[in-house]
Amino acid sequence: MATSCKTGSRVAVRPLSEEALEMVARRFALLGEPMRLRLLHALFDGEKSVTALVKASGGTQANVSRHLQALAEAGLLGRRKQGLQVFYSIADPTLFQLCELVCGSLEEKLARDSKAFARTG
Amino acid sequence: MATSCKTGSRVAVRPLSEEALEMVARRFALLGEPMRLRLLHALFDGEKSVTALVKASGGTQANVSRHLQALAEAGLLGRRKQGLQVFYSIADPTLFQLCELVCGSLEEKLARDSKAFARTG
DNA sequence: GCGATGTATTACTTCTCGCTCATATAGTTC
DNA sequence: GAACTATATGAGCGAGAAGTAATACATCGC
Repeated sequence: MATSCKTGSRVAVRPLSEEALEMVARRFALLGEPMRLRLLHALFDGEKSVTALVKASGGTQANVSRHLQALAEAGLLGRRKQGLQVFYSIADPTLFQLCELVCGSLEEKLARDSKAFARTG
Repeated sequence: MATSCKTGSRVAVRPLSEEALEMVARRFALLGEPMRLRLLHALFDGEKSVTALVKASGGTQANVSRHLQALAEAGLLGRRKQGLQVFYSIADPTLFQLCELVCGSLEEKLARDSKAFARTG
């Protein structure tokens, strides 16, 4: 199966197969919608039912359900059916690290930008 | 400025402001297109000119230029103009870690899926 | 200045995707 | 089984983004 992207050190990066590349892109794209991020964020402190997520996110039931399904199909969320309700939960622990990485990077960038602005203005 | 998403331990997740959430989403969305990933991947082993990236990615010059600009505006790429050519380079080191995280997660998922398939089939 | 090369930009088309409304399905209660 | 609740799904609309072709802009060598 394809080549991986071991880039830990300064070693040469393996050529990503087109297939693998699209899988990576698809995963990032899944995280690229505010509504889905809202849902994931709401799930960061534990599993929740669809109804609870509808309330937490402020979206419509149909829309929330669709997004949850997309995230679950990608393996990012787990699905547990109990009676009438369906509970979703974070299934991929890397989501926490991904959020932390991006948030950290953005904070740094904002700090740099505001500093540069103060210096320039 | 907004709340950050410290989720390292099991501590409660701060509510992300709508503004911050959209910034995070935008960053993920930038990584959610195969062509942009191709460009980033090509840049993983050092800065390259636009022409070099056009060749490496197989895209048209106009399209590559646009994507590079988008990535640079987001602070992910650096831009260095030297004579006629413009050289782009990775400006955000978290890109390596992001790639590694996602690739690793995908590999795990694929391994699980294939194992499950073998067990089921 | 002129042609040539490298990069950016504009205008346009196409297509994906998120959203919503309405409806269908599943499960509970009586 | 009927009424009710929770979730999923189908169809259609509209916004936004990617791709392309043509052109503009910048910089070099002569």
